[in-house]
Amino acid sequence: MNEARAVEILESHDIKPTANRLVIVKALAAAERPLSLSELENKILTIDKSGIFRSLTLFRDNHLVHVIEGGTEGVKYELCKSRDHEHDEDQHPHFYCERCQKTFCLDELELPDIVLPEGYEPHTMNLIIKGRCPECSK
Amino acid sequence: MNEARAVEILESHDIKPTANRLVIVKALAAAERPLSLSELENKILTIDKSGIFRSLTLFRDNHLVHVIEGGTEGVKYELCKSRDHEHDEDQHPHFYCERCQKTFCLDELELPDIVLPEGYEPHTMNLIIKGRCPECSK
DNA sequence: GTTCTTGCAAAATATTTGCAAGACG
DNA sequence: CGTCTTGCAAATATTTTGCAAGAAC
Repeated sequence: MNEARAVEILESHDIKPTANRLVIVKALAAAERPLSLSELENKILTIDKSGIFRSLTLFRDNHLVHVIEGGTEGVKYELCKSRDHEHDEDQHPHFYCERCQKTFCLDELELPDIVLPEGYEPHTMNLIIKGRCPECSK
Repeated sequence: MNEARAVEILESHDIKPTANRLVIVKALAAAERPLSLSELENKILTIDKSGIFRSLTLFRDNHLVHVIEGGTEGVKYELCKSRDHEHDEDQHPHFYCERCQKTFCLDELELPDIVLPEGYEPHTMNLIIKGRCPECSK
């Protein structure tokens, strides 16, 4: 991504194109895959991690980047219901409520059948839908 | 969940049913939704978090619990490609490689259309498939 | 000069390990 | 006794904030 395009992208999201922000946008664009904060830290040695963090937060708030994770709190654990003790068979979608921050099991729903491109070997699938749970959307 | 059932579950997964582990299994069963380590810490005041953590790790290794999250490293950021600056429209599934620990965008794939039960208000969706990427499955 | 941005340090969280004491067989 | 389990403390890692100096306007 060239300078002009980076400036254009930032401005179209109402973000002032400072030098640091341009570097971060270009790094994200160059990666062509999602990067974590620490991956960006390693790629961009000239900017402090707090600066990268603040830029990413700003980008997220202005819908320039989106975030890939499950819920907002870290890992959650759930009892397996399947009889198969070698594989997780009982996987189902989960719903994370952005208000009460609880995760719900959508047991009754099936995971979709995704056909992957050549070469990918799937093992498990996590599908998390975020929004408001029935209690919090009242 | 009663004691006998908890013992049975643990033993069927080749886990010795110690007092602590029984408490943890029962807590997970009672919750009926996935819990994070800190949620379990708050629920189970009698067991140290490191003990809960070690039990959960053991449970996971023996396929008694499964884990809900995205990738293993925390949050990842990706540039939005959509023109809509209010919403994320360009969401697509992601593939997390358990070997090289990179996350890939499956741009070409569509997110499935999930019909939620009454009351849920969806906002965003994250679909993460884990396994081996083309490079690592060679 | 006023506001915005940045770097550094450090606080706040979250995850994981070392180790010695105790339980179990 | 020898192995497994546990609690406590602490090492790591990660995310987030306070603050003062500097840049931008």
